[in-house]
Amino acid sequence: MFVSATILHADLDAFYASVEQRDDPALRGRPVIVGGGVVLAASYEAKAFGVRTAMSGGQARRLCPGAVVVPPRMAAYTAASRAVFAVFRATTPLVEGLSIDEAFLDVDGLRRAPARVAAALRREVAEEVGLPITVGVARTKFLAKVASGVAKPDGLLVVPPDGELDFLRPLPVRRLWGVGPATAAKLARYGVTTVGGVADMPEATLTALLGPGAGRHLHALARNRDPRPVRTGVRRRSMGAQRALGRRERTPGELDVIVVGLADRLGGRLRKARRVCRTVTLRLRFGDFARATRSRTLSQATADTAVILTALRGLLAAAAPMIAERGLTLVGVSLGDLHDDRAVQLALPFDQGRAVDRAVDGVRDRFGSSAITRAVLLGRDPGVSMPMLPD
DNA sequence: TCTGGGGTCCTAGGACCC
DNA sequence: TCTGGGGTCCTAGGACCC
Repeated sequence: MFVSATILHADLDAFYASVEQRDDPALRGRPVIVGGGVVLAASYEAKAFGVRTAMSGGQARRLCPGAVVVPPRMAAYTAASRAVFAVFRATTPLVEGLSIDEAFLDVDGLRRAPARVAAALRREVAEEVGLPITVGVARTKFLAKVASGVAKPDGLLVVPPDGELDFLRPLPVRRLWGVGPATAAKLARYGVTTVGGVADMPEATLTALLGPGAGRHLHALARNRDPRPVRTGVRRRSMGAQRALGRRERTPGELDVIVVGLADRLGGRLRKARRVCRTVTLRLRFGDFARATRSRTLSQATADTAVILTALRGLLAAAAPMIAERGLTLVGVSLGDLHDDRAVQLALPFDQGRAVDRAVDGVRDRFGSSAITRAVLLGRDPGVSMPMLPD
């Protein structure tokens, strides 16, 4: 089936660093690094010296001694992001945000040449928000994203429908969405380094190598099959916070204080977002960089800091021997299985399976397919718990 | 490259239920 | 009573992305 769609992938260039250069003219044209301990963002002037995101601050300064290092101003980046997304939404209502600085836009219904829409979008972001942005244009999400990556910085690239395979096949496998260092190494052992090489592998070989999910996904992308539509209204599925501890030993008391702080922060964010969580996860990283997670699913979703903290303390106590033995360097908390806090409980007789099905269908009809997050039988208790969105 | 902080999705085994 | 198949949930880990 031929799917007609024109998708833009809009991606702000060196986002945090560009905001800093916009707000302080003295930084323009100079190498700028955001974040001291670790590089959160580097301007293109700094990237020219080899500075990269996630690099340690010390190494970045060695590579580029002339760089100006500035502390992050998250509030400024959040405000800039909101302004940019407002420009996106003025272009089309079909906007799917991927992160603070990038989004897909479906501009198929606009009846204007996509290249002109993309050029106008870049101009408006520059004029109204004062930031450079790169836009990739293609028939599918994947091609649009690859196109923006190739066109960076401050660029625009259109992949015409009749030039897709020529564009795609010579690209290195790392350009495929979902191929990181581990997958690239596995493919290299088969002598496969390009997207075309992946496309020429039988799907069965790929799934045997990478598992059914990743195998099918890569096979489809490499053969230029990407039917995923631009989706609006995607909600976050988890919320987390973490803190690096460095090498210094922490007493159990100090560790508890840190965990209390993380739980408090997350509880506040959860309530502000009007969400509740059901799974609490403790993340640990040790001296040898090994990681471990310990999680606990609650019987009832909550946004109560005290409940979250109790679960965390239980997980922490269970992990205490591991921590004592290996030395903790990072502790994190993740709250998952998020629901809307207005979810209600609907009680139905225990043996009325069909009634439950009908009730679920009814709610989906009225509120959309995402309204029902979970429907469970409550053990011997004659009832059904069915969180849903009332309006 | 010696390491942040925020996320997403997939896999696999065991428990449990019908 | 035994056996099997199918499904969901929970937990832990892994890979990947910005």
